[in-house]
Amino acid sequence: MASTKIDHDTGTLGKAVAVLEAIAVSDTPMRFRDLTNCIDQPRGTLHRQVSNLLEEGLLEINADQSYSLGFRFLKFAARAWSSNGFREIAEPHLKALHELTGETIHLGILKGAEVIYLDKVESRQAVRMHSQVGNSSPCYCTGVGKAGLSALPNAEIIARLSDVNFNQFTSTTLTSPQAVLSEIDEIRASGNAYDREEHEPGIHCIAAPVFTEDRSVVGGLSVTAPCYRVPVEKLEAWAADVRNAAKAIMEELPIKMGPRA
Amino acid sequence: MASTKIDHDTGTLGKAVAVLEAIAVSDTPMRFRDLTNCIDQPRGTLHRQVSNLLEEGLLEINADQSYSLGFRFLKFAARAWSSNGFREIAEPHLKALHELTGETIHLGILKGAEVIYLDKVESRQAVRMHSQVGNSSPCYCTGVGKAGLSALPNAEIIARLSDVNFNQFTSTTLTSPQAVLSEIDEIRASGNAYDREEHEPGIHCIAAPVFTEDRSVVGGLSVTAPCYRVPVEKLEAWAADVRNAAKAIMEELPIKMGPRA
DNA sequence: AATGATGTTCCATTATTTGGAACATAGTTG
DNA sequence: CAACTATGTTCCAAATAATGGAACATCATT
Repeated sequence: MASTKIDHDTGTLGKAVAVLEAIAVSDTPMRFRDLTNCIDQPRGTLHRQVSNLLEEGLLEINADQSYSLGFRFLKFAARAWSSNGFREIAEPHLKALHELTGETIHLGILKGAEVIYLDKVESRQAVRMHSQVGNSSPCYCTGVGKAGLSALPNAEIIARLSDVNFNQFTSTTLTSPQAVLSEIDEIRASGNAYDREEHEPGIHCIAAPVFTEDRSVVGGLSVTAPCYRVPVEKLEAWAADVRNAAKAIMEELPIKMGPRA
Repeated sequence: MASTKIDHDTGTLGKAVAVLEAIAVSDTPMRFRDLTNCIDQPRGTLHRQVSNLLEEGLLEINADQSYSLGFRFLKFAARAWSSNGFREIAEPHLKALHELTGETIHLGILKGAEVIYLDKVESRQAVRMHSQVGNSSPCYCTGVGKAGLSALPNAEIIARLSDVNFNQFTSTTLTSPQAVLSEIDEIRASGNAYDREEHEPGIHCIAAPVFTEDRSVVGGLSVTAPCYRVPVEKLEAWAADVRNAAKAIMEELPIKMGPRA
């Protein structure tokens, strides 16, 4: 329910996107009334904005008068998804790693100090593109994030972490740029980053960095598992496999990752 | 390359979406220059629109100065995809039907007189979510479309077809509401609709309707195949399987399809 | 150094968005 | 059933944001 109230001065567009965001993020069906509560605009105004979004096919109204993201997004989704060269190249390697480990595999890239998840391979999941995909997490408390950072020069890491509000999610969360930096050396030496229950209690992971030669795309992949079922030793046993998967992906990457490489 | 120039009078929003659409649809990387060619707005104006989209995270600019859909878009797209209850319920059944037939399976819903494709299961396709997904076709010349129509009362069918511009894609394309209606009876009787090379020469399909009890969501699924490889007799042999898949999906559908059923 | 192509900024004019209030439509309760 | 309340929809003068043309900047090429 925590809404990020940043004032992009993108005028009309920003407000339209805020509506979409509110509907996308909500776990419960949003009717018009619910929107008026969380959007803070006069009813008349909001109504027209929603109408426009409906007309453009970006929103849809359901039988129960709740809104959901429109079919127009499906089209865009299909395009964005299938034309993301990075994701596409990585996919078979993610699947292979999943076969090997039986655990959840994540692929993510760094945007500033955030990790954006591009793909996920999960066990019992017939459906691809799970909720996590497209979402973001801070880089300082995730395996993929720290792995990605390790591919950047220290100065760049400091720059990216300087404006970050460190949130102590668990007792092991790193809470300062210095703490992150000191781990980065180990990651560079070993080629693997760990998330030791730093984001969610009971969940840990092992990751490895994936990046283009020119560092225009920097990210990583990870094997994530619940601690109760998978001990650290088992994660460590997968270290080389994770690195190899990352290496295999990088060998297929073009130097410059264009939009549809 | 054919762009649909419909003038939704959604003001600013419509123009922004037009830019997104141009970038999403293009098969080649779009730089700023390319946008000015296909958008028909003064450079200054277009530049600001793009800037706003960039700031909102809906667009991204690549190292080679080309644009692609931004991570914010991935988020929305992923939500729209995974929260589409209809698609989600249908997916395993589509896969099963694909296993059985070895041919391409489509899932689509009717919006007015258009079929919007929600999902597709294809053979050699490691990647799901192909280009076709999210696109639309006329209902009068597709199996899914005619199947969907058959679930509606005749009056509704006539209403939906009344404003349609019938386009004779092939020699077998139905080109009038009457022609469609007269086929509808057969479809209702048999439970299957055929596309007999009515949209594309050399391609035919067999479909069955899928719909909610209250007809708030009406669509269908189909097995599509090239004529040279799959004769009509083979399609007919799958008739019961297609109907059964449709039936199985409908049994899982809630009466009212909420946004995240 | 000059040229042309592409990308960016600026600002008076123009057109769109805004917000409040009035209207409409359920749904609820005394 | 009538009065009431919550919700959804429409309207229009006032406020605001988008427009477009031209000037400026940047870059590659000759």
